[in-house]
Amino acid sequence: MSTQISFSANHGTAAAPAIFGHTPWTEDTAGPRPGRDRALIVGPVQHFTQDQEIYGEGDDAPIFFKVISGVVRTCKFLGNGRRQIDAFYVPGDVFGFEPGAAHNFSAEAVCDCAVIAFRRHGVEILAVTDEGLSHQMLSYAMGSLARAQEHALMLGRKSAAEKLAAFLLEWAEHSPDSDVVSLAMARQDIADYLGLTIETVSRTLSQLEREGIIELPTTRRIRLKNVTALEDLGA
Amino acid sequence: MSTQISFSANHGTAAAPAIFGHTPWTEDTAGPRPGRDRALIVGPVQHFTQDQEIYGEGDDAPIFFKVISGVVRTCKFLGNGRRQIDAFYVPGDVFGFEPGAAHNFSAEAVCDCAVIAFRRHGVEILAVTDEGLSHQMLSYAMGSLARAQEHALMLGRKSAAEKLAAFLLEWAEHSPDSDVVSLAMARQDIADYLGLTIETVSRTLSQLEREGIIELPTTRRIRLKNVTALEDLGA
DNA sequence: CGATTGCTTGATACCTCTCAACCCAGGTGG
DNA sequence: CCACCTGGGTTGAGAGGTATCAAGCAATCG
Repeated sequence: MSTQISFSANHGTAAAPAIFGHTPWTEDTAGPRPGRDRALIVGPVQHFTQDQEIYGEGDDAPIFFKVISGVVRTCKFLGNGRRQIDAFYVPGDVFGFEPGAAHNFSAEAVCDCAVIAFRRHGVEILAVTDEGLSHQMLSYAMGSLARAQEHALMLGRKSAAEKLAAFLLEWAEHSPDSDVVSLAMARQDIADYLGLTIETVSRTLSQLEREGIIELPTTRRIRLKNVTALEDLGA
Repeated sequence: MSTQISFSANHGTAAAPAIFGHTPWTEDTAGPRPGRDRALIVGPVQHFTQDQEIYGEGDDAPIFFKVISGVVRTCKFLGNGRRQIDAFYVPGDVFGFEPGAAHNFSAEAVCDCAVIAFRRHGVEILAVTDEGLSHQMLSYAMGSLARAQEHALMLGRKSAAEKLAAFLLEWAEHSPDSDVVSLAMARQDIADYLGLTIETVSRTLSQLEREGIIELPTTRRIRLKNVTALEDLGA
């Protein structure tokens, strides 16, 4: 066996709680998991309704979360009402694990969702002696970094059509049915994630439909009719 | 002493090499440092001339770097010649420490610079038993993440003037003389970092000068005459 | 000097934003 | 059941900001 250490997630060890892995924690058990990670959980599963705030930018609650069900967004606000969504989180994803005492972003429920909270302090303490856990934390941070960098590239150098193509392909991967994307979020969320306005999102989707690349049976369901064309745009 | 663990950089321990810290490693010694980090160094200090490639996107050299002198940029290229600069690195900064076998970005010398290389594998091995080093890696990753997120926010939701104000304030912090910024990079680098064209960068700087907010004695030196106005824009 | 390179400036085109109207589905209440 | 309201989404017209294309300028270098 090689001693090479990779940063890939989900590697785990017998001793390490899979806190950062994309494990299918369920609503009522938040497990079953090996004993230790249960001990790090702050309280019971928490439920949030659509658009409810989970924590605010600047809150210094020393806590982070894992999504059990639903979708969560993290975002920042600038003056005059501008909002930038940093990321969406789906079940199994960890969010709110940040440096410093306070949260850099606020987190809100995109749709009704359930999350479980962990005490950051407890995890950090445990990581000192648990090499697997400390490795999970690093994997998580490096993965988040790569995602944020890709996001920045998109925001800086892509057109509206290219942004939407990339966005649809990203969510197609999360979809069980690979060519029909079910969106959990409203148009405004898409716009604030892609650095566009809601009108431009709408117009661009309509244009892609006119071009035969996608189909919009309902506003929240999008059929990808020509994935190749999307990939040409989104790349 | 509290057992609280912070993610702040530069905390160090006696045993941990300060590889990720912003320590003033010098040109000829790349030290003096405690013994261990010397052992992790791949070779002698390497020199690169302006615009020379240090590594390319996709290269799988299992190596990362620390800047000794000069400035380095990491960037990605899209089709039809578009380029997005992810970050600039100044002396003391670490770059090229990424997940996966291959580099996600290419790295190039902004100006003549000197860097020192570390074997990623060696550092990872050492981090397994060295808690301080493993902590440094996490601090580094979390700090990079926060920077990338801030960058994305700027690219998505700021105007040209706001981007340039934020950019100037960022570099003012690196400047010894706090109100005169000496830029190591050309206009094209600024443009590709801010998601603009070189013409827009030039026009916007001229406009800020006409408004009395800055002064441009030479193209690479910028006097900040009204920091408050810049902060109002850049925030 | 002339050539080169990086930067600035100008004119115009294009993309996205802004503001406004309209549409549509769902919910409510008479 | 239907009129009405509401909220999200779409579409249109016009404005504005940035890109594009092109020319001019200044510093550097042979």
